[in-house]
Amino acid sequence: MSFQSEIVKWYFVNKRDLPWRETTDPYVIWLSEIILQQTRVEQGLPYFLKFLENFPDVKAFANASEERVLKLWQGLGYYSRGRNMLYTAKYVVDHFEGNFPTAYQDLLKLKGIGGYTAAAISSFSSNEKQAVVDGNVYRVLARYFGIEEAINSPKGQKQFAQLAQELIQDQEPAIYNQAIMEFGALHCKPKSPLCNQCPVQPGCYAYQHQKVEQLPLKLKKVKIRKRWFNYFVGINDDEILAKQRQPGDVWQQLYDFPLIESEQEVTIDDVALLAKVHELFGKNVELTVLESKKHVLTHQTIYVQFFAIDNYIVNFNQHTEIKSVKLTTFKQLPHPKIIGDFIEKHID
DNA sequence: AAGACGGGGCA
DNA sequence: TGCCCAGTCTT
Repeated sequence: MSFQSEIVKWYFVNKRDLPWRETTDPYVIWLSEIILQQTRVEQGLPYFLKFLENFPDVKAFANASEERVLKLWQGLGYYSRGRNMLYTAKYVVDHFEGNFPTAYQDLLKLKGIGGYTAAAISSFSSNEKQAVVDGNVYRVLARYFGIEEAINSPKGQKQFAQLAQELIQDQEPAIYNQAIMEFGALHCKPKSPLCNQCPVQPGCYAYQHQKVEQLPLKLKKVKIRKRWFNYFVGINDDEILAKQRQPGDVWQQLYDFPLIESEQEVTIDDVALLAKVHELFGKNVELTVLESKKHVLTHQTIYVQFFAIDNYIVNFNQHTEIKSVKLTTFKQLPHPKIIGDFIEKHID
């Protein structure tokens, strides 16, 4: 039996029941695929259900505010996915009369949809013969076929894409695509793959050559930047100082607090810090340390300190990025995870 | 071609 | 810790 047949056979026995597998609605599939980009099924599932409930169709999505979308997205990360979805929902309403496209070439033009997602939506919704190549597929193919080209080099990506497309030729696209991804996720896992009970073990290059742990090959990891964020929490009556994060940095468009970033860890009596604090909040401001935390992201580690401030004055004309908003309003805004956690813990 | 972009789970 | 996750966009 062929590699593909074995994978499909395995799939029918072992597949999970996942809600987006019950539909061919391209809008619903789009929702699931964007949410699942770089995201585990277990992490994305509750968000998928929440989004579908709030936005049952693409028109409902298109009518949402960016703030509402980002609030629903809060905690999931890679927030540009949410912003791009809103843009694309509007685009589909305006240019496709609200009918979400199913053709690979049409999908590829939409913001937030790349090769993987276009292949996924087109194959799942209309059975178009486009092979998905995600992290799971890279791993399965690299191991089984013994491909030593790096999965993140242009050359490697081309090679994997071509092989994947050859393999899907005589298959049912929707089922085969689901099958190979599911096989990678549950069986041919990154760590501790289940080789001893693998249906394609006899033909597996990596297994036969003891290279399971080495494949797939991935080039260089990026250096992780260290940053120090000093946040100032100012509450006066029922209002709080809020700041919206700007483009060009992490968490853009989300709301946090007035922030002084430093080049290293600072204490409450640091002269340089105090100078900036006085400039922002006036000479009479009083500081109290509330909490310190380490926030680890893929590309940077952020050491976060929260200070409470009292007796402060803010020149809102000079610092236009800072606003004073009602506490109830503030809580409804979208926040980075670490800010959302802080609010839940410290602000009633 | 390389970096940026979140957050969580696992060994 | 380091690596990976149903990747895409920007520089």
